[in-house]
Amino acid sequence: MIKETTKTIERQKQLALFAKALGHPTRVAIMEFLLAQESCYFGDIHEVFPNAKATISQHLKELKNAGLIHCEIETPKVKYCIDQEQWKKARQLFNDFFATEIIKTC
Amino acid sequence: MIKETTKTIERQKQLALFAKALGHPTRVAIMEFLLAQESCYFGDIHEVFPNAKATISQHLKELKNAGLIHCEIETPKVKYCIDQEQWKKARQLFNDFFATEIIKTC
DNA sequence: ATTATTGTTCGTAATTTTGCGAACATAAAT
DNA sequence: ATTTATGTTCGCAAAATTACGAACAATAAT
Repeated sequence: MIKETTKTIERQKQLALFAKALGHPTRVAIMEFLLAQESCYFGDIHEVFPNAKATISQHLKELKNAGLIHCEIETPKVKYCIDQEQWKKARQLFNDFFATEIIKTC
Repeated sequence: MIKETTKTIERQKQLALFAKALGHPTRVAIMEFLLAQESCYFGDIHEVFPNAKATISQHLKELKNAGLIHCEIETPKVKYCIDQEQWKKARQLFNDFFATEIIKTC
């Protein structure tokens, strides 16, 4: 059993965590909606999707838990935003991951 | 409710499918192991991880179902490989996804 | 005080994921 | 025919995910 460095394992864990958060079509769509900056408010996000409020709220919570977004309360509304730092971190991880060129064809 | 094109929805679904497959640290590690080309055989993959054979086999199956890898039987061994075409497709999707620069800070 | 607006949280149900040991499948070697 | 080597599949249990309606929270408006 090869010994992998803690650093490698942590990186893989972080990558997997981001990936898992993006592992649902609705969450991908929410991210793209936020990136498009049409609006950041919950209500505006919600009305784009056919799901119940509770469902969208839960998806947002998971994206938030993964660190990809954060929110700000502007009572009675809630403004959701991409977390810039984590977004860049995610991009870096995925870029590095996919940077590998496959040389040998099995 | 904004009407998204079928194309957009299919792309988001595909991205989510790839992301979901990468949404587990072990599967990320398996992919990186295969990319490193140290070996492609099940046994060599298995011995890198602390998990049971059944567990590794299942993770491989999921990566295969997502299209990221495929395998070839060389009885009694099984050779696993990155699927080049799908790998490129995944890279393209993630690159495009993360290509977006965030302009406005919420 | 009551009502209206905006979202979250709770409780529930159905499904999926994760992990493993045991049993099985396949082909080669004896 | 048995045994050996290599993995897959089955069956199970625990945990997590997904989705939703209903109830709740917080503040603003009447």
